[in-house]
Amino acid sequence: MVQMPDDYWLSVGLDHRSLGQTITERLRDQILINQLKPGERLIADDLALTFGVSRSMIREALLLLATEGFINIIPRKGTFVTQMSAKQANDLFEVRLLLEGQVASLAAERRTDENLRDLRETADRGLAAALAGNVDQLPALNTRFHNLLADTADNDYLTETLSRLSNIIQWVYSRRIIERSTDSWKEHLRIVDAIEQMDPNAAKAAAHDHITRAWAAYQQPAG
Amino acid sequence: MVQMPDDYWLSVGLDHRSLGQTITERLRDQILINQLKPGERLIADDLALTFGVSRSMIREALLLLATEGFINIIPRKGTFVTQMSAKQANDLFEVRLLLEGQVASLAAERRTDENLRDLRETADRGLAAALAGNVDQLPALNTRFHNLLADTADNDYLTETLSRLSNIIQWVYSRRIIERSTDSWKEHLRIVDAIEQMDPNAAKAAAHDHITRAWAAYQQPAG
DNA sequence: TCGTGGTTAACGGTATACAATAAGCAGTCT
DNA sequence: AGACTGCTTATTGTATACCGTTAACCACGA
Repeated sequence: MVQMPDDYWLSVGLDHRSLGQTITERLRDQILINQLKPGERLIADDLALTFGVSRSMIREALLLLATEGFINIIPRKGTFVTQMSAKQANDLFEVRLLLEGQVASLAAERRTDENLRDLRETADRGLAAALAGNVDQLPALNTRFHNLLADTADNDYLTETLSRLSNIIQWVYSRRIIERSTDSWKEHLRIVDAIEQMDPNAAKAAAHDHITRAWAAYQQPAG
Repeated sequence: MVQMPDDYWLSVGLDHRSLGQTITERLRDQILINQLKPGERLIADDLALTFGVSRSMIREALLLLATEGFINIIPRKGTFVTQMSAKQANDLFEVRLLLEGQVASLAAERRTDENLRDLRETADRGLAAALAGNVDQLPALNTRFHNLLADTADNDYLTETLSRLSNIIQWVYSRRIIERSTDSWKEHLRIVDAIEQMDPNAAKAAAHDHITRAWAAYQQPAG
């Protein structure tokens, strides 16, 4: 426990990438694309083998994914991919509504002209891609849009909290995102409109509308 | 990757306690009571020695505490106790306002008579303890009150999200909690009143009022 | 059908080793 | 003195081997 000068650690860290981080992402991707299915048991030794890393790194990744809610670690029993109940999905929806509404509201209060320009540009490109059927570009644009929104709202904890949840949200909602992409991007643009006017309540309402529609689509029987 | 029967893991897990979990708590406590100070560097080997466990468990605990925001792990440089800036404290306040407001609001909508009884009893005991100067009982009562609120709100993700933040919140606000404990518990009781009436807006307003006052006290120059 | 007990696979945790690297230090040059 | 250079050391990141414990599986007998 060495005491360092106060601003010691503020010096910019070099961009090292931790292996555990990488494994976490790869594992999460496998869950997102449904290669690892809900309820499936994960065996650390096997994963270590298939990823070609040591069990320590797998344990690290599993720990992190558990904090994100993707898996359940039941001590002495095993590790399992989370199966979300209907109630949990609904809980998640409520929280998303709350957080994204607040992000939109704060963004409307605090946006700069540059924020606005970036947001509109991204939303425009999203809508164009949706209309052109370039579905492979949509996830990246969507992520970018939400990151821009978070930047604009300018609240570290809110951003952190939402981004922690957003992976899970993506997981739950993914199966119906594509088919309503055009509508979805039009809704994004309405959020941008409200942000342009710097009208927090309108921005929040637009965000709520967007999420509620996504939720309604999710709840429809799969087709 | 063995496939188990669908409801395999639903069978109730025995209550094993993981060591990593325990270490996490002990370490977090040390941060909470300011034994490990903001900016201080944490050295894995030393911690392993002082806690009498292996470095693996320390790494596990550090990882978890990093996701909770108590420490910063800078790869290849070291691990440091978080120093919160004024802006970050303010961000945290905004998020707390949002989440606790929603919890209070949902609790008002969904409470049962039993919920209400437990809440009121706990708040009454909190106020009594505050008036009697039994400050050592207050933290436990406070935790209990907020857990009851979360149960009443009945949203797993909201609860999870808030509880993840609540440790940090406690850390930031702790230095001024005691001196306003009587006022604080009176404010709790106003939340309970609104929940009794099943009035979500009043509950949210009462929660906002409570948090805003705590925030104002926090911001006063330390005395 | 129901225990009952042994076997085994996996987990929880420890100890240890080693390469990579950031930080500190000493000396060197200017 | 100050700036550069290279060596040394402490600490981290990662791998590996090992062992006690336990949950799940299996076989057997009542």
